[in-house]
Formats: sequence, C-alpha cells, structure tokens
Amino acid sequence: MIEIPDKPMTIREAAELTGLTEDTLRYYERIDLLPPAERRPNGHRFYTAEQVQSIVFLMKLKSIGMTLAQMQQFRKLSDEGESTLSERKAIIEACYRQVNEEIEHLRSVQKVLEYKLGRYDELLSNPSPDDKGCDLSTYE
Amino acid sequence: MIEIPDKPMTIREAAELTGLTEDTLRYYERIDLLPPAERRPNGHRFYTAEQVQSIVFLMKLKSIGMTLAQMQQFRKLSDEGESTLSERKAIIEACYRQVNEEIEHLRSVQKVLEYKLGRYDELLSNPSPDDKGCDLSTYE
DNA sequence: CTATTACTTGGAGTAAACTCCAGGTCAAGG
DNA sequence: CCTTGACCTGGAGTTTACTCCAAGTAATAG
Repeated sequence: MIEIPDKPMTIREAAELTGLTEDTLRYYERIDLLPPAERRPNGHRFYTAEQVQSIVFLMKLKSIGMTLAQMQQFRKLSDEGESTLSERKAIIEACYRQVNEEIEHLRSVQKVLEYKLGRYDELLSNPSPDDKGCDLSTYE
Repeated sequence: MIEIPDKPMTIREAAELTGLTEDTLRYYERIDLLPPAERRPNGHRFYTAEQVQSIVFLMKLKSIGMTLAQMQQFRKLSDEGESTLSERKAIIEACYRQVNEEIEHLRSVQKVLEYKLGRYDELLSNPSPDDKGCDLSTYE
C-alpha cells in the first residue's frame, strides 16, 4: 500500500503516487476521464488525497481490463450521485465476474504451459533430431 | 476443446477454428508472425491441422498478454530447431510466472471490488445524502 | 458465356491509449 | 534583471493490432 499524504499535491507528486506520468494525468483530464483538477492561483493543478485515491482506484479498474471509455462512464455515474448507486453496483459486480472468468482462463493456459514445459524437459533430456510438434502443438 | 479436422483447410476454415478473421491470418503472415502458408495450385492458402494447432497455441500466448512481437520472437526460435530449446523453455517459464503474478494481482483487485460492493450495500440499505468517498475511495 | 463465390494483393484507414513538443507563464534564487 | 525549474496549452506524432478496400484471378453453376 502506498502512503498518500494528506495535503494538496502537485501534478508531479500525483503522478508518482498513481504510477502515471504528468502527461497522462493531463490527458485523462482532457478526455474527461478525470474531472478538471483544481488550480492554484498561478494556474498549476493540485490534487487532494481523495482525488489521488480516486485515480488509484480507477487505475485498478484499468488494470483488470476496463477501457478508458468504460472508466469514464463509471466516473460520470459517480458524479451523478446516489441515484446511480445500483447501476454502479451492477458494473462492479460485472467486473468481479469477469475477473473470475479471466482467472479461470489464465489457469487453463497455465496448464497448457505446464504441459509444454514437460515436453521441453523430455526433449532436453532425450534429444531428438526433430522437435516438431513440441513448440506449436496444443495441449487439449 | 475444438475439433481440428485432419485435412488441409481453407483460410476460412482456419479462421473459424482459431477465432481469428481471414484478414488477421493474412496480416499475421505479412508481419512474419506466422510462416508463409502453403498454397494450392490456384494460389489460395491452405493450412494443415498442425499449423492450425500452432496458431491456436500462439493465440493462447496472446491471451495471457504476450505481444505480437514477442510471439514472433518465440516462433522464430522454434523455427531454428533444437538448439533454441532451452531458450524457449525459459520464455515459457517466464510466461508461467507472469501469469501467476497476474492471477495474484486480479485477486487483490477482487478484494477491493468486494469491499466496494459492501459499501454499495450499506449505502443502498441506509441511504445517505452524500455518497462521496464510496465510488472512488480505495480499499487498502 | 456470364455470374457468383472464394480467394488473392498492396495499401490505406482506424481505434485506443498514450507521448512528445513548441511556445508561453510564473515564482524563486543569485 | 536574468535564469532556472515547474508547470501550462494545443496540437501533432507514435505504437499496437488490426480492419477495410479496390482491383484482380480462378474455379464453379446456370
């Protein structure tokens, strides 16, 4: 877990905490994925701890395969407040199920990889003049 | 598991079996991800069961996050034969570990989603005039 | 003989998500 | 007063992975 200081942060600090670049933060604001950041008198953006946390959460959604457009949609629903609660809940539930499916998929591919590693070991311990059917064969 | 007929197939059949489009199969050949397909006397491509299986396997690698460039590299090593066996094994081992990490990551995000779903239920059963801090707050 | 269908090619266009840059502003340090 | 550094804007360019298209060929059906 990353410590998020409880004070207004510069875009540089927000970038470091979220793992994004400053350019990406500005880009996200431009495409309306993030709400317009507040500004200091000199025009520079600043970000509160809450805003940084909300970006961190959105990046978690991104990391499980949500597109920027979907995140945008979700964020807009949050902006609309309470009335969209059940809609947002449905979205997160769908995410949850999709992640389950993805985990199952990854495990199934891992089995194929295990089989392949076994084949490699066979071929390495008992070299054959022709290893066709090893690399590119499937498992099931 | 998909049945792959044991006979030369048209590009249309290969596309159906691999879940790719004909355009994508030709594209993969163009960028040298796939070796040049054999041709019938009229110039049409045909694919053997082995070739289709090898494409299916490459698509499994793709589905766990491998890029076309990485798959290309891997395929070229297979073409070089036995001498690259341990190199290919190392690649598949690295894939395996990365998939493990990805599964762990997905599970960690699932925990965040579970927490969020709990928050939604709280707010739905006990409505508050202000749901700030729900949608966009993080978990950890 | 013509139409249809299944392919072929090379090249251009698209979508998503950045990424980079030129030129400008502003506050602080020497 | 000048420079430096951090930020600003709008716009253009990049990468990845397709996706589509126009024009052409080849075998088959009517």
